[in-house]
Amino acid sequence: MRIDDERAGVATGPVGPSVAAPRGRRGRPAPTSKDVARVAGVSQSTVSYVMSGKRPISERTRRTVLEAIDQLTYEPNAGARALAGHRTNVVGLVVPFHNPETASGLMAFAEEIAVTARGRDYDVLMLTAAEGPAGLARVQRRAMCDAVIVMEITTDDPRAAMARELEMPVIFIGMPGDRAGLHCIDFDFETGAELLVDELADVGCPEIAVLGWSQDRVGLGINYVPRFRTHAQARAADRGIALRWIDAPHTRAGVEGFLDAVLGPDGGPHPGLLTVHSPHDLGAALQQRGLVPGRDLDLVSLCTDVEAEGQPVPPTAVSPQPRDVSRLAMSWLFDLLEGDVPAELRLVDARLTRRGSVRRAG
Amino acid sequence: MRIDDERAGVATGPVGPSVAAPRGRRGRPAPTSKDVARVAGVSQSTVSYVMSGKRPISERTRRTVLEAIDQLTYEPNAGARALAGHRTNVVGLVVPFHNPETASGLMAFAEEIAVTARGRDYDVLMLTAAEGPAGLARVQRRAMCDAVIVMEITTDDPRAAMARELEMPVIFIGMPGDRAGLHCIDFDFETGAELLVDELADVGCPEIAVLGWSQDRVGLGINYVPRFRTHAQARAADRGIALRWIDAPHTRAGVEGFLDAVLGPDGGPHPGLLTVHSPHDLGAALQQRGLVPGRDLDLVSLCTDVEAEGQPVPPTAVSPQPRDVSRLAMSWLFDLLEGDVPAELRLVDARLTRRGSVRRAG
DNA sequence: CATGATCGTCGATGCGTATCGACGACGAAC
DNA sequence: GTTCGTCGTCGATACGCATCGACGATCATG
Repeated sequence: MRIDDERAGVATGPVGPSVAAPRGRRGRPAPTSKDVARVAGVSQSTVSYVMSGKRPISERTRRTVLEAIDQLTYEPNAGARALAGHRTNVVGLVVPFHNPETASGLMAFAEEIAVTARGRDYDVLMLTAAEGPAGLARVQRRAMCDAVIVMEITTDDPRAAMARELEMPVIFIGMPGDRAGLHCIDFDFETGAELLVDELADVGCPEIAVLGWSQDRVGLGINYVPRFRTHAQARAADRGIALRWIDAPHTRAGVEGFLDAVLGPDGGPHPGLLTVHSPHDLGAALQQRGLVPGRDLDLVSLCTDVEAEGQPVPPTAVSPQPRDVSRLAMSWLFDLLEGDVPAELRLVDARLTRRGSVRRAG
Repeated sequence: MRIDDERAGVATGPVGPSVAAPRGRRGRPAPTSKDVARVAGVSQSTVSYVMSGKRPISERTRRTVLEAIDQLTYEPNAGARALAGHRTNVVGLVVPFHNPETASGLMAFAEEIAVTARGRDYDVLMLTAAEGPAGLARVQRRAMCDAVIVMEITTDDPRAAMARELEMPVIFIGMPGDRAGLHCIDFDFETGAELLVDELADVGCPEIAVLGWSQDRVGLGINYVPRFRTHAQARAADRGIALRWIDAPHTRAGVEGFLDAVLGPDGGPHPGLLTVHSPHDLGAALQQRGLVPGRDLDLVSLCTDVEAEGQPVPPTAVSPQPRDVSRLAMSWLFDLLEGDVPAELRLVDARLTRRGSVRRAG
């Protein structure tokens, strides 16, 4: 009663408690579940049960409470909820900020994760890879999130051991050498490598030249680098064709060096080209030499569909599907939050999309 | 006593409470400040005061407590801290996920913000621009962060009105049309435009051709787009030279169209070129036409130093300084968290770096 | 009409920390 | 040897929510 009167005394703006905000600069504090209970004429616990649905509530009470929530634009306090409920509704995302090359790929991952999270009323805490394993321990001990997603796993990743110790679900995008006890999800780079090699082998390329990753990147020990390479080489051997692998940055200078090294004499046959990034600079360098993929030589690439279709000559390619991988990671994560799911490796299927950069019969 | 005995009974691993974890899968719950107090032989409040320094503590007690903290690897529970202390030690970052073009720039912003935040024991909550103004209201009411940084502000940004209502500090990177009452920080695109135009005018270019932003981007209403353009045009007018502005994507097709439109006849004088992104594809297109910036024509660019130096012919450029802007934003943000600071606009100085893509005398 | 059983709601308690008031110890001033 | 002030510490409380046990009401069953 008294409080309702005070409430009425607040002349402007939406209804809300009228006591001064503790640290507010110009407003009233956010309404609490107690405020909602008062407005709805029920107890605070009833408000809580309406929101969680963990006990039966009559339709009439339910509606009254929901109306009060709506009227006050009530939102539960995150800290209090975490403290009492032992869950934060936050997932941590460890972002590898080094290497600006893959920035656009990372953004695709991050966006998909953020959007999927919001779809289930989760938020995303952005952690940097620079904190290493200690960062994982920290968010756990501080109870800042319910689960973590870690990207850009190296073969000998120190975070693997930490992940095994943690009491919260951890999902690795990528995989370390020893993945026992870990939940890993990754793109099927093995099959991707085979599809790309096959595509070139099928049209009779006598030789394949691969423009691989830059030395920096190889040095980081990212797991999929050797995985892709090993399988590409094995498949080429199976098909009985030579494969030349050259690691170089995909910059203008890098691709020129690569082409100088692998292109045959003018008029002679060229090897089939395979690039592990979008053939952006490579395409330009080829164009300058008067060579058009699909006409003068064969080119395939490991790059996203967006990247491929942005090229003057869109390459036949295998996409590492960043969005599919994130989506799958999140759906797995939510399963983990609801109950134990055995640790395993999940691979996202590799598929090849033909775009005419390879000279196929017919 | 009894509890200490239980503690001693835990045979393996670091010392910690031995009761079962509420949701733990295999471990003990994180130690609390009470545990620390018990180990140090002081009260819980003393532990709190040691950590915050808000009351004098004797050196002896201080050390005992710090040792206990260390021994238990104690970290304060974030939810409880937020609930009791009315501060979360989290800053929200609203990331504009659309447009993959600027992904690498965004990553630079985000990384700098994350690193700076961690330097003061803050974390970063990643919010998507898709939530719009409601997202800001949400994190405020849920008390999920102490302040927010919003990127990619449009001239008519609906988040401006919301920011004025919020009780927590909001920093805009960029600025809306009406910035009354808002804390805005931005790069000085106006001066940047003038520097670039001057550089071309100084070497006697009779005309300037600008490769602007893609239509998509212009349509978004990002504030710096018209700001840059207006000032470039005004400066050119002041200098008495013609300026031709063409908006097009900086793809291969886009730059070809641009060059077709603006390049003079072979052998004739070429206009000075100004690009608002790194001249990546433009450089390739020029090279193909046998034109080298700094030899056959003059080229300046609005792009980061990293982008510039990755080019075959690094362009003389003005960098929008993403890292400086983020760093400044964070330092301002921390000031705001400690006390009121008047709303204003802060501009990061524009500077031109010469790299030889302009034919200067001498 | 007595007896359970189920449904819907309430009051009380705990989560882990920050903070306030209180209080003992100790030194300085008288 | 009192008295006052400061320093260092403690106990108690509040923060906002989730959850547990209890309890009155309603309804079907015997």
